[in-house]
Amino acid sequence: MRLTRAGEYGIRCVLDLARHGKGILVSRKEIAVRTDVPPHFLAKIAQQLARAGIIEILQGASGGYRLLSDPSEITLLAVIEAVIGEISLNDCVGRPESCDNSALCTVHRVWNKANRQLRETLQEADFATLAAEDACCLTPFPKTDGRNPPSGKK
Amino acid sequence: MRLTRAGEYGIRCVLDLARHGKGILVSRKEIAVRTDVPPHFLAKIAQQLARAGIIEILQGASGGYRLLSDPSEITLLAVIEAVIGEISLNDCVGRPESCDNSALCTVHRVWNKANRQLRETLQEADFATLAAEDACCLTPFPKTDGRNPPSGKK
DNA sequence: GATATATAAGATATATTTTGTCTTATATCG
DNA sequence: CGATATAAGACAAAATATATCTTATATATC
Ligand code: SF4
Ligand code: SF4
Repeated sequence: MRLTRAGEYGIRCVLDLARHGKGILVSRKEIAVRTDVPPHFLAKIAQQLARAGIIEILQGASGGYRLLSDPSEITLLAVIEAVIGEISLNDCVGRPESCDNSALCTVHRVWNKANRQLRETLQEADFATLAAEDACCLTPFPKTDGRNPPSGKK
Repeated sequence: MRLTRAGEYGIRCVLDLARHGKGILVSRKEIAVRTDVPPHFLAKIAQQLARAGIIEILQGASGGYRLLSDPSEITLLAVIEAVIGEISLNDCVGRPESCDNSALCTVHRVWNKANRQLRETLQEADFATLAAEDACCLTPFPKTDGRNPPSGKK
């Protein structure tokens, strides 16, 4: 009952991008170093974020990732579920047919409620708010005027 | 982000015992069949429930398990955590020292809140209530007058 | 006490998931 | 074209979860 590493990494990645702002291109390597995520693992996670429409991936010599939406419109829930799939605290929450008893089961109802609550809480957290204060990155993001990516600095 | 099978099985076991009532002895085999849990796996789970003080295990020819408390005093949370350990939605919730940034991290605070909420919801569910209606067991518990265990019937 | 039965305890095996790396291909810049 | 960065997916390693098996111990009954 724990977020996977991949999920955590996905959050770090989006948070790093959110600090730069919507549309600002940041190289994978730069993100990987700053958030302490293995670069190739980040690549895989980024692809899931891209498929979910959260980021855009640019290939080529000066490629990288960038946010497609304003950080205020991206929720923690969206990022997590883009990476690890829809949250389901018990098997029978996501797949009621996996247990013959789910229609009658009182425990099942508790799980449904808990699951709904959890997803709501994660949905209330947007990345503009999360990025506003010091947060998440192991190596703190260097202060800039917020408009220019600290491009050269790898 | 999902309850383990062992956790689910633990719940089923306690629910089955709760239907019989506090102090009523039920054999492991009987519970295993009724709840569709591999008997040896159930044994291991039961040992954890016993260590947590939820059930008592009786050895010997007519041994089995029985609840130590009234079902109304046993919460879903207690049973789950007896089996899978304290719930911690992200690594840094249970072990803040696992991430250097947890003191400042805004994401960390969201996880803490979500974790607290989840545990509260699971704590509000007691087994007297859960067992009151049809629930959880794959093979419905046979109706009796509630005082005598359906002993012979294996 | 002997025997049968049921669980204890822990070793072991299997399966699944997670995590991370590596290789080859492709896109872009200069 | 050559250098560089990511894409995509195969592959490998590690961790975890699930299940079973074996030997030991406790209890009831005879
Ligand atoms: S970065 Fe924040 S959310 Fe992620 S592990 Fe560290 S404290 Fe927890
Ligand atoms: S018994 Fe109830 S809680 Fe358990 S898996 Fe089935 S529906 Fe879900």
